[in-house]
Amino acid sequence: MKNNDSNTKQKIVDAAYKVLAEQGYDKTSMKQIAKEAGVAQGLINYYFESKEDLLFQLFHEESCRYSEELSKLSNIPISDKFIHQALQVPKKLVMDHPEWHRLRFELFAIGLRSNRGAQEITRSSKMDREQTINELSRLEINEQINIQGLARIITAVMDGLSLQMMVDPEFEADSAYETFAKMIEIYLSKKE
Amino acid sequence: MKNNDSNTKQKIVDAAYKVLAEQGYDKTSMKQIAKEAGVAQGLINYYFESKEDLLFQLFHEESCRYSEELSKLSNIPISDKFIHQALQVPKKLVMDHPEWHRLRFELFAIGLRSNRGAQEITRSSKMDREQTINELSRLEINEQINIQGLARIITAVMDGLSLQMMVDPEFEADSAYETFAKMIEIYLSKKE
DNA sequence: TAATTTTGAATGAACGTTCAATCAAAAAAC
DNA sequence: GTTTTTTGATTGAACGTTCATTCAAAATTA
Repeated sequence: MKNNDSNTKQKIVDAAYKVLAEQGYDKTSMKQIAKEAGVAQGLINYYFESKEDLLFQLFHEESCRYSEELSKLSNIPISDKFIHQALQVPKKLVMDHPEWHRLRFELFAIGLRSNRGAQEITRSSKMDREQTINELSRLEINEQINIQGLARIITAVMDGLSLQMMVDPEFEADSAYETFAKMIEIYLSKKE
Repeated sequence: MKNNDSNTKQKIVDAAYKVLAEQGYDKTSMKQIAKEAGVAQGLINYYFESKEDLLFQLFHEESCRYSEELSKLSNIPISDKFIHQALQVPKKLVMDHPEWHRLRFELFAIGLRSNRGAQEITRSSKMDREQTINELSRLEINEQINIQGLARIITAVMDGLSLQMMVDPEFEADSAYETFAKMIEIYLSKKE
């Protein structure tokens, strides 16, 4: 039989990522993706049910890779600089891969209108939040602190700040991240 | 130059808002908008250069309206419940008008690929942030506090949380907002 | 009448998807 | 070992549809 563990499917996903990141979902045609992948147009529909299906599989894969990056947080030792250092990781991810975040927001927009999309997004968000909770529980935290709530806020800040960074090229990310680090530190150290 | 303050243009914008909020940008056709507005298809291109142009004008108008809603914050008296009460306003806006936020995120995705879009978004974000700074400066704040940075974080949280709310219907917004209110309070009351 | 607004059919490009045909390689038959 | 059959990956043209935009003409307004 022909080489069926060829990386054809992966080639298509990679090409799709490249083109989609550049142009966005609706300005990207299957034809373009096929060309980028060096493959016949029809082949994409052999491996993927539809254009949307391709997008969601792509997102799934990329969000897992993203989560793996986040898991490097576990290597940071606990110290009084921990929060500060930990926030550098997602910040660096946005700085280094703005195209991934742009694509992520695009999927949000699309996903909000489709069950499959919403599912994929919810899964990915939950993964990120659990990662955050994991890291937080390495710290000694006052029982009164709502860890779930705090994790939600941290996730929200990461999303919201990356939005601002993408939109405004002059955005001073450092000062914002610094402020937030201080907010978390003070919040966690509060004794009552 | 005749009766150019007829409400025809507004009718189109309103219809566009309704259809776009329901279906999203690329699944919405000019034909649908025209039908919803009760107007011939070609008339839209008489008033608007293009579909994108219509979207951006719509966004401009809606974001101004949104900002006006936010300005109601000024009516809240300063008290020890202020932060808590103030956060209720944007929270209520998301709860009451999820479709506006969905459209907002869609415009983010589109705007990130277009100059005009990025401009419109930056303008709107700046307006929101200035509103926040305005409210914050009504409080007596330690000079060491970075108000600009704090405003960025608040904006980010509002965006990030509304994203989570839209994606996950079971999201417990109250507890997240409550946690954040406490974080701000503690941060502001910190004496050093 | 002249200018402006409105109509909706026409246009042509672009799209996602389908599918019969091709082909190389694996399996089976001899 | 050689031939035949089967498999499924791959091709690219073709299909039917949809779309934003255009435009000549009609209606309205001044």
